[in-house]
Amino acid sequence: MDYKNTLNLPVEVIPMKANLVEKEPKILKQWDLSKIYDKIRKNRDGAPKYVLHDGPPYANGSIHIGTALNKVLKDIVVRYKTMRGYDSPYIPGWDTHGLPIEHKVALDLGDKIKSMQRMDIRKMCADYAKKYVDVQREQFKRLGIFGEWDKPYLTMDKSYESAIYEIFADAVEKGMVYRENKPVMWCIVDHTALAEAEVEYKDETSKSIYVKFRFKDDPHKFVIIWTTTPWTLPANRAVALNPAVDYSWIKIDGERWLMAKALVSSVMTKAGIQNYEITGEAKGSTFELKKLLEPLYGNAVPAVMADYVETETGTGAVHTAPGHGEEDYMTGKKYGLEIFSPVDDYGNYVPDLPKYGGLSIKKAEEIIIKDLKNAGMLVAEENFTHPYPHCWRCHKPLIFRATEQWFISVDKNDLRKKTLKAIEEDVKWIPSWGENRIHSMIETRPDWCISRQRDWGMPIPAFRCKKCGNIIMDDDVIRHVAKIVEREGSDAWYKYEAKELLPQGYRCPKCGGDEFEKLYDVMDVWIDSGSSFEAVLKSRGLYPAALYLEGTDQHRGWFHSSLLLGMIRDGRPPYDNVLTHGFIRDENDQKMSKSLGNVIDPLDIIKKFGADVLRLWVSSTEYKNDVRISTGIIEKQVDAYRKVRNVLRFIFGNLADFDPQKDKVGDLIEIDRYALELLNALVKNVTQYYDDFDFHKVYHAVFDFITIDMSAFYLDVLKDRLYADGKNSHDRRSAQTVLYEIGMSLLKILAPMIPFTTEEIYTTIQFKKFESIHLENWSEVRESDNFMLEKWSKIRNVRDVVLKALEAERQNGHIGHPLEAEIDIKADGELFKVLKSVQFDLANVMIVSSVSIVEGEDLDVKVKHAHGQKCERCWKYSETVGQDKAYPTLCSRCVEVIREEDF
RNA sequence: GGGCUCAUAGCUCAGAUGGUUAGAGCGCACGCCUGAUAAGCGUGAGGUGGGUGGUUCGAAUCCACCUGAGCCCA
Repeated sequence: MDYKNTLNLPVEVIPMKANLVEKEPKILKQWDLSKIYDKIRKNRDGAPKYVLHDGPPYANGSIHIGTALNKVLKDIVVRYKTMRGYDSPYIPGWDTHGLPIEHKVALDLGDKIKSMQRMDIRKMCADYAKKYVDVQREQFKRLGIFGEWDKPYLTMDKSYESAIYEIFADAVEKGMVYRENKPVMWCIVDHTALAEAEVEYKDETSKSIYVKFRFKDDPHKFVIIWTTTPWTLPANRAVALNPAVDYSWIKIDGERWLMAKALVSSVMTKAGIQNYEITGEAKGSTFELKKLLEPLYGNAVPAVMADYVETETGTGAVHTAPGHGEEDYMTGKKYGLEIFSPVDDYGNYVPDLPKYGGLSIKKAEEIIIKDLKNAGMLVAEENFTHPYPHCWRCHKPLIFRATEQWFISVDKNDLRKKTLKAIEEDVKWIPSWGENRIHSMIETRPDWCISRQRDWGMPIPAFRCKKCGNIIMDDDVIRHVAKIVEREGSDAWYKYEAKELLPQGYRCPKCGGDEFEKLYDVMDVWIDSGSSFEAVLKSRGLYPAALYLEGTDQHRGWFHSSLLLGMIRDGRPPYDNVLTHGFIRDENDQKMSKSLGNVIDPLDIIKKFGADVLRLWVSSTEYKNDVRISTGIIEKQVDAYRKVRNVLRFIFGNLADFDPQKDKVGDLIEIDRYALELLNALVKNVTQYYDDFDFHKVYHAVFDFITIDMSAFYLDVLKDRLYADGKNSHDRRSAQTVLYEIGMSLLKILAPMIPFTTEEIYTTIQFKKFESIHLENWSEVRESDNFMLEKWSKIRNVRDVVLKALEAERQNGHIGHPLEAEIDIKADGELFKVLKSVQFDLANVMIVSSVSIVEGEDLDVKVKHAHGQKCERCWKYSETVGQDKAYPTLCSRCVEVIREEDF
């Protein structure tokens, strides 16, 4: 007779094969139809808030694996906090202005762009941004990210743009915005400024020259300087020496020359001088502020100190033109030098420049070198090849040229000092070294250059008086413009005349003039995104944010700009906690790049394995450092996913007939109580891990629980009771009572990580409380019963010994299935007592047919083939098999179940 | 070149305050089961803890240097 159909075998509640690729979109559709996100929000209405403020990704191209990592981490946080009872809204946003979009549009347009109106270019940029907002939105939703996808924030929204102006007006009112010359990269062919992203570096051969600068107080002493841009000599304002480098005095004829000790012989060779004598030595620092005479005009310029001066090439003394180089500019600022840049948009010297006025810089260069030679000031001349910036559009070399730029002062009103204090005292940085990192950045950063000579961005709302040339940067005017922008968007700046943008009857405060023109710089996009606390959080009552969560590059980026603007606007950071994640590398720790061919596309993973697998990978990584990904690593997660799915499938498959309301029992079997203790400990640990954002610890704790405690131990032990005991028997219901708790808790713990699979399973549960796992509340944690945990830990140690003994017999061919065995355990006093106390269940715990325990000295396990006969129904060996005449092939337990038809 | 960071078995990760033969899971090998079955169970083999030097009775854990990798700058 076949007793299989008298057993309570697990029911297939979900299929073993996940098929996430097809299932996830269906779940998404269901969430959409049932408006699940709205329900979650409503559910937490009035609860304490936990605000994770989304940093806007750039609306350009598809998402990549880094964006996916970031969004999944955010989603895990928000889902967890929600389950913990917080009102935790997620408002995704996009950064929509800026160069990369404008760049792309420009590339598409080609030469046509030159004949286009600003408004039209901006329209194309906006369309481009919108397109990718839509693309990315769908991709993020596919990842399972819950949020207000229907009303995200865009930095080009009118309301957002007006918030930017509100903050900016504040900065202006507080006197923190100023205008000054600063060198930018400039293309003299396209006569436009370029940003770093528009620059391509390639080798360029320049003339490099060695020139004498006389010491003002001694006509016989000279510094020998070196430069690779002779044409910038008319703008010379200093000579830079390295304060730490040793310089040598060289005697040549009647003169004394100064140059870096390490470079003397190379310079002398280039100058073709054999007869010289080293007469002295001095540190660079001793020359600070010594006056020198530059050789073209005879102006006195100071010797200044700069760490970047090196002794690999040149002379260790560098011609410094603050209007024509980034480093020179920094040095110039430090020493209060004039930022002089006498070159026009087309690369010609301005007409009133003595000697070289009106000449192109190229032509002037030849003449300058000739002049130096004639004056006996040229020591040497050579060609010098080095990587040099070129225009991305016309591929011609760029020049550095100072133009008027807008800045926010970092030191005005003690902004820097206050910000550093806030970094130390008001924000928790996770990991803690983040504090150090942003601290040193704020400590050393120069003033914030906020203007860009572009079209796609927030116009800097500045006017020029046509009568006196006065530049108007006035907070009341900006607030007036902000109102217009709130209504019509920043296009208004391009659409209206200056007069229409200014308050009625506005007059130049300097000359009283009433004719103005607009200026056309736009703002650095970091102002845009940095203003999000104002534009997004305050308007929705979500300010300040509990958490900002971005990649570690944002210490220089969004964390940084938000912080400075927050300090200016409110005197406090817009966030309480800043959590950072690392970057993604391949399995060899190399960064991802097209050229290495190691790029992993999150969309490919989703297409092949499903979003939950990708999310499981995210959960498994120690993301506070850099993380690794490869096809192999993802495939490991597929295995892990299968294990998790199977265990849940088994648990719920055994609960198909269980109604917690009716079938729950109170007096649980001891091992069941122990299993509850294990669960309680798990929930306790996992809660702490989630609170600490240690998701990988959650992952490992859950995975270990599932594999070690459940699959290999508890569930295996339970099979006999679940399958063979009476369906409604106390013992079986005891097991189910516990399985129900475990199953529900596991679903909750895993829901933030694998929202699709947990939902799939949850919705199959007959007696669920809510329509979705994502409406559930976090499991309660009790005080641990450590005595119980320790006691069973001892029992499981014995079990390990038993398993080894069984394996030995299996190898010998004496047994196959462990139920073919019976065992004798010898244990010492304390352990003996422990085993004795669970003797009734010990054979089940060991999964053998019977166990005998004797007291003795050392722990010892003997394995014998089981006595009695194999019960045809439960496969255990028992002496009771054959005792019942009606059911001669069954053991007594099974006879009883069959008699009572409790199956 | 500067600031910050990382480096433990094939993979993902544990390893307070330095202290017995460095742990787990996965993967792998071998075996069992065939009533979780493209599942389940068991046993086992895997680590000169990136390298070198130092502090210490004792270091994966502290210090210095080096190598490799990453982010941000210059």
